[in-house]
Amino acid sequence: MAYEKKIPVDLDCPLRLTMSLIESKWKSCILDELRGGSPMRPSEVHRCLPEAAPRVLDIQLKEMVEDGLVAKTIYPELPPRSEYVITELGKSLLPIIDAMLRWGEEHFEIFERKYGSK
Amino acid sequence: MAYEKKIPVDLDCPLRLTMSLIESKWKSCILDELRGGSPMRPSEVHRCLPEAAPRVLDIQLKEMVEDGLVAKTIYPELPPRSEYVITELGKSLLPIIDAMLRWGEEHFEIFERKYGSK
DNA sequence: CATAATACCGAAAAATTTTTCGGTATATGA
DNA sequence: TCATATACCGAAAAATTTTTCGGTATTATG
Repeated sequence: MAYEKKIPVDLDCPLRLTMSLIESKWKSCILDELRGGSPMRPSEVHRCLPEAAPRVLDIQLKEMVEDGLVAKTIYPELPPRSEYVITELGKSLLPIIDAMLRWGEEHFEIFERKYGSK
Repeated sequence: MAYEKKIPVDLDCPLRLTMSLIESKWKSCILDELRGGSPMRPSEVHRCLPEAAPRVLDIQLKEMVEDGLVAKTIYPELPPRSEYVITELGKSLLPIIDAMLRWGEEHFEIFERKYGSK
């Protein structure tokens, strides 16, 4: 059998449920990349998030498909081609992603000063 | 020297900055507990989140103090007493916590059906 | 006097996530 | 032919987080 997510979504409390869907390192960024609604090929996602190891993006995209946040289409072509699109469920998370993005922008300097290297 | 956070806050992108402040397992729940604004003693926090190992709550509270989301007061008494209060910066994250809480409530059934045991 | 409660910390174990590496297969372009 | 690009996967290593365990010290309670 294929790759298996170790810890499934957290059903103990609504807050942790939401967190568990997006808390891994790159999922929120992936949602942000897919926000526009146009499909992206995996290689595009990799290029947009070059700091992430490609393997993690694969795994996280797969989990997001399983969770229903993203839909995947595989085209039976060679060389292989596939595409990911954000689903309605995924889109419903975008206000949260937006709020986090804005919060980060608004409070960046505080943490720059505090933790910034230079 | 005391406990040191391994990975500090993520300054690479605003979205990851925000995430890095709240993504560890219990931080969002701690913020939710402190939302009211009244101070809580560590033992109270432990009692409110009994699923979390007390040690993690200590560590995460400490990090949240360092990050400025929570303020700590130590009373030089015996037996020891200390209190945590949410700061203005911490409060500014509450709309995000709220949004996640609401999203979790609204979409709970989907994931119950999908991943629920019974 | 023994026990529990208070707050906290270090060290180590366990669990989980992330990264790296190598491999599958086919097509295109130099 | 050789390198590159495509998409994907498994296994193992590395990094990180979470948990468990034991210990400090003092007061109050039975």
